[in-house]
Amino acid sequence: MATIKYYLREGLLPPGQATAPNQADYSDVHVHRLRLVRVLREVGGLRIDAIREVVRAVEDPERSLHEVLGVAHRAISPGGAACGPSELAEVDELLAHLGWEVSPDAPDRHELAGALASLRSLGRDVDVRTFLPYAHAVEPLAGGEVQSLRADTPAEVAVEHAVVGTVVYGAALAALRRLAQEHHSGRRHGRSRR
Amino acid sequence: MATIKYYLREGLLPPGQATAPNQADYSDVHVHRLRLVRVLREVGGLRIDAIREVVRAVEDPERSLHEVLGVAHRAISPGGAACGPSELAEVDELLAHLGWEVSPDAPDRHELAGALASLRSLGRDVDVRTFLPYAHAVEPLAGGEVQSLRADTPAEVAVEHAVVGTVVYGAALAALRRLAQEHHSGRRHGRSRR
DNA sequence: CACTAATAGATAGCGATACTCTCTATAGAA
DNA sequence: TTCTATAGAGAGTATCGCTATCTATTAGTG
Repeated sequence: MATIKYYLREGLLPPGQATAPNQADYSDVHVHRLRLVRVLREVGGLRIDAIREVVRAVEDPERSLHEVLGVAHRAISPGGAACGPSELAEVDELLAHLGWEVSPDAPDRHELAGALASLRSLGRDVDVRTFLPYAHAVEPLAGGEVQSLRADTPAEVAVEHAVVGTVVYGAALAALRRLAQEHHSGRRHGRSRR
Repeated sequence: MATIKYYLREGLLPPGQATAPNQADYSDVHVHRLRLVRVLREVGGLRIDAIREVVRAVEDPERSLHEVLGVAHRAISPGGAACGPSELAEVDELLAHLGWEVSPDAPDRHELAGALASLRSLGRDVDVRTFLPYAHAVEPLAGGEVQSLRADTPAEVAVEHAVVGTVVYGAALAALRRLAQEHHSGRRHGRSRR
């Protein structure tokens, strides 16, 4: 309840239709928006200002689906790890090899380069090509997700669909990977010490 | 610098070999550990107390590889979203269908069920089977990662390998998926408004 | 119509987290 | 000797995401 007021103040929820100085009507659009905010916060772990960016984009009818997806990606990408210019070049090389065309200011390029740099800083001699199987694994998934965004659906619906898909299926994918790891790990290293 | 002192205080780094009341020697083991902590923090986004759990597990020679992986999973899983018992049952059904055997207290079961519940709270009529392609996509990746953990390597090396792999490749996978999304999105919805 | 409980809107406060700064005593360098 | 640097410990700080309080008004109940 106090949280809802806070969200209203922060511009995550649109103000209700004011019927009196101390009364406002909230439709089911509002409660849906609240659910969206909660999902982005709890499942996606997005920060309040990132969520604000996302809902602004969702509300803006002038934005293309592609642009809104970019906003969502920017909001999700933590962008924590530093990377040298060489790693970034290697990532671009990988993307070129895959034939993936992405915006030059996509934060995920840095994210991926940061992962590469991190592995190397810990003494691992990894090539960018180590990521190839990962790229091939997610490519059809991403393709399917984008394909499911039919252009003939109402703008707001499609845009929310894109954002939610990115965030929620991302969380699901990460969880599934860890579950698969645990399954395989249990089979291999199950009861044995070391 | 001040951060290193803080990490020492928090038990993320082992104290240096004290040579005098105001002097201590730090070996390359220490700087490697520091790099590990920074990677877990920046790339993995782990919290300080979660990192402490992880390094404790890494240091403990009594832990099996499988156990340490469990600690890492517990540290990573945000565990934010709530899920009803029905979603959890559906997730278990999915895991049974896949033949994946995981610990009953694996937090990722709840994570996945939370994703499912979130989609439904936003009005989507999704079945657990929606996640099947995702499971099939990550299964070989997770298998490869676990397989790369040779049991004949020194304990500390293997254990760190497991933790770093889970965290860093997880970040890389998420970034790659978003890059793939952007690529596909650009092809389909590129310049068109809506 | 009176009275109670609730609500909008605004402001201030709180608890957790991850640092960052200061202080003191001592040690190595010039 | 003097100047700078460091270990160790404690207090202080910035940010984030709420949460509690306060005031004016108003809907609902008897």
